[in-house]
Amino acid sequence: MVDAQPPQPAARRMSATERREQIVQAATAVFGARGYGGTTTDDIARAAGVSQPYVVRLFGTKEALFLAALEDAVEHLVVTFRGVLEQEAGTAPVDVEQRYGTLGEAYVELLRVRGLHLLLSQAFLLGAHPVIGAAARHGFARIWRLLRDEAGLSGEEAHEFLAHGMLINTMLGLRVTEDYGRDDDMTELLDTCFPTKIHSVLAVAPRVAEPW
Amino acid sequence: MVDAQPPQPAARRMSATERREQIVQAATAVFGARGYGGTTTDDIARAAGVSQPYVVRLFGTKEALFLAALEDAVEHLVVTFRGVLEQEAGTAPVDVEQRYGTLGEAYVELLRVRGLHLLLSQAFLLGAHPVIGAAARHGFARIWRLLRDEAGLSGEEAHEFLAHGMLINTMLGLRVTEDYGRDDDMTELLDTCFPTKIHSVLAVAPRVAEPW
DNA sequence: GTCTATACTGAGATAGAC
DNA sequence: GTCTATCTCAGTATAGAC
Repeated sequence: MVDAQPPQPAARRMSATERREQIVQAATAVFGARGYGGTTTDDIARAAGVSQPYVVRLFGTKEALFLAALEDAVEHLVVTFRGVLEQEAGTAPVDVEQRYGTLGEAYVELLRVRGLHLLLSQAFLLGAHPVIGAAARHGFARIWRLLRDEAGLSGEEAHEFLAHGMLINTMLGLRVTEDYGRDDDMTELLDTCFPTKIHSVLAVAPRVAEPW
Repeated sequence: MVDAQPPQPAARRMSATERREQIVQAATAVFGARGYGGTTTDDIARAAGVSQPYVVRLFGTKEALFLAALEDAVEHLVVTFRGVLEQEAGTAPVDVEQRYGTLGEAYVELLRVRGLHLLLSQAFLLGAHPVIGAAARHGFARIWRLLRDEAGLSGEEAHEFLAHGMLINTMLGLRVTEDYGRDDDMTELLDTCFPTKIHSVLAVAPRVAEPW
């Protein structure tokens, strides 16, 4: 019998804020992949490289941690979209159709933030939860308003935009990216969903350390 | 102090098949509302009016029960869509655009099956799960093929159809239906999502016995 | 066909040391 | 700022009676 595990290489001491960010990132990835109920504070602790009691210590409860991750994801999305809009405001005038496209690209680029899309979708399915549900509706409403008021999309356009976004999230959640090139149906579907960006999507397709 | 609970009105004895169906229905509603990890076999047992050990007895494991509910939901959807297609095949010829609309209406009608849409969405987010993930991809592929091969939609059309379906599911998951008429943004969004069917949607909007 | 009692495990949270 | 040890309850699953 060998000793269980040599003490981890003593993860560097950080400021509480740094750690919080790190843990929120881990939480986003894991909650996104397994859902709220399917995720353990210990899973997240591991993914962040800290002890389980410590993540509870920093956030109080698992629920509070989820809310923090949700807030963070929505904020990240909003900031990114605003960045796109401001940048366009600076250059030559663009029509709405074009802006719609740029926002879509930004949405795909956000795949680099591990778990962001899936965390949002997970939250959006939890509307019946007394606390998370309210936060999720609020976050969704922020996005809807951003599209309407700041991006200047019509109701119809915003509706279309969201619909495609939700289908993208579904593809990600299903992990059909793993079937690309192997299953003909799913390959076709992915090509239709991401006519131009398919390869960059595949490159950053979500993946989280296993063990269920 | 009164006695805890008078023995339930001795729920009638049923055939195993009847019970299975009843439990699958309950499972669909509860899993749909709380997700796989957030649902207890006991929640389902209660919703079905039987004891917790009995649902385990009938299905073996919680996972098996989820798979049964998923199977059932996909089957239900497929059968319903086929019904629509066959019915149209019998009458005057219809163009694809019209069929697209009929399928959409059928999808909304399926709201009467409590939890069906949400159970599917929950499953679709669990692609990383070794067992459920595979089943979810398989179910989704069935639907995609149905739209392409049996309904005769083009890749683009099927893509659009699914996108709108996923947004509908998101609205249901968020329970924004509860905000209809109270929150202006959400009211507008719902009106855009369900231009004609909004009231029938509200009438059968998902709702499951609370306690989280 | 269905229940009660219960064994067992996993996971959120707390106490307190370093 | 971060860990180890641990309490405690909830939840799946089993045994066995009716």
